[in-house]
Amino acid sequence: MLSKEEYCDLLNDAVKRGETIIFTCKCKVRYSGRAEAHLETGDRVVMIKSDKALLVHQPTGNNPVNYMKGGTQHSMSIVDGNLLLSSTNPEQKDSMKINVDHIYFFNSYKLQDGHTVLVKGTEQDMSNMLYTNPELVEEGFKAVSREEQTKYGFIDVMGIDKDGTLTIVECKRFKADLGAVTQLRRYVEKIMVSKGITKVRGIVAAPNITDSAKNMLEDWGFDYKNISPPKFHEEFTKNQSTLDSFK
Amino acid sequence: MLSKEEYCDLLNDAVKRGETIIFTCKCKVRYSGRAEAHLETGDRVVMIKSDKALLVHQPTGNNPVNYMKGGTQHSMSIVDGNLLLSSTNPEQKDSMKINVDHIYFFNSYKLQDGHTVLVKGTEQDMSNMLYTNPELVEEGFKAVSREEQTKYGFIDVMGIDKDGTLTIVECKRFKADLGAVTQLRRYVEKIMVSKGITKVRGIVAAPNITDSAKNMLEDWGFDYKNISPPKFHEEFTKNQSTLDSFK
DNA sequence: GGGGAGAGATGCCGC
DNA sequence: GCGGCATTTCTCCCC
Repeated sequence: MLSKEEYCDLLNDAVKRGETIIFTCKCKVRYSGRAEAHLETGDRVVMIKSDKALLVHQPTGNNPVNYMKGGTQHSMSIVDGNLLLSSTNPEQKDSMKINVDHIYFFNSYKLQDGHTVLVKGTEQDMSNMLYTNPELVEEGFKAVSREEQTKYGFIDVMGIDKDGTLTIVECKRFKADLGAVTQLRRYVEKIMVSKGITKVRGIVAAPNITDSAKNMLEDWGFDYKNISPPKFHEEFTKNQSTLDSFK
Repeated sequence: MLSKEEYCDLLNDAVKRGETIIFTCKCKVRYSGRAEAHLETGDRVVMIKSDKALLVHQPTGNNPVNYMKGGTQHSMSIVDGNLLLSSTNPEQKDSMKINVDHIYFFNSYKLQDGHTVLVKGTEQDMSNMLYTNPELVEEGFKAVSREEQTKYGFIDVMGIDKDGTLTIVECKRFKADLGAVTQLRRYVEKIMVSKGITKVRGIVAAPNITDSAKNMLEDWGFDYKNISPPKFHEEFTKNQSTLDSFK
């Protein structure tokens, strides 16, 4: 059990050394910046990373309940006899104050990590798949470009259908919603104007679509094609099959 | 320094007791489910919360590099002489495996937190502000409804302008983009059809707007009104003024 | 549970 | 830096 002064030194020194700091505590949190946030007293996990990002986690939930971005300045001090972690980020124009009632445990360690995560099965993987295998979109479809950055937006796949009509494909990796349709509509409208043609087809490619999105698609004469991104639930399905075989 | 067997017992027992578990380690991570993710060996912070959510954090960055949602089953075991944390969530149809090379520190504690965070300055606060003070939108504007859930969408503020024209206001708390304009456009179109009227005004209210969104607004005959949500950077500005007065 | 939309969204990439 | 957009988005709210 350390004294409050010792906790101040521990934390401030660890921050200076660029260590990753973790402590669990009973605390109260206030945030002010892009909004105002108040969190009354309770048990939380507080983490200060080596890039000076600050995370406050409750005992449940995926996301931090409060946070500051990297590049924040942190200082722990004793105010009115209690521990106060004061954090400020001039760039973000925000600040946080954590009143700490009690620290359950405290640890800091210099962590080294040079790797970035590699994710497969993204929307980009999906548009690449359709570009490489245009027959998946529809028979006779020929892909012309993929992931094209135009000034009207970011077109996933563009190509020519079997009748020679310019066709824009908007991919969604899960469920297409109204936003997907308005996105497609924007591209089709802009391409018609910029190329001076009156007929451009639009296709939403996704494993699923909401009813209202389907309705809006039909209102606008667009098509829906049921296509899943690669690798979707692949491992789980494989393992389930394996497990099932033991039943 | 504990043995691998002891770490297995520590973790599995802590999971059973619903404690919040935190350890830092050198590890390799694989995730399979809504996508496939691979992360090569490095130092990370691993957290298992009392709701059985799993977070893997790198020493930098706001977000977890890998995660599983609450309700996941966790089990640490020794495979080929090495620690393996195996996590599966049947509902989400996903799984994660963390190969642990070395544990730097391990801690678990029963955390209690009954509070939820209170945030002020949201888009809803903004639409409430405009509803209560309709003159902020424009002189002579009368608000009729706010936060109205219609079958055509979720309209922030609806009212009548000084000429008696039905007017829809779409609020954005930061910067309005193309999506904000297409949203407004959808509401205006649907209201025109449902009410059988040809003139409905649309206004985007935000502290900022992108150039292309401004262009699209003008193309569609909509208006932009520069309004900030309440509490935006309020505390920081106040403190800056205080600090400035000492210069 | 599905659908729609906000979030203190974050993060990535391209211009 | 801005802009457009995906995200293993997450979360809330309403139907």
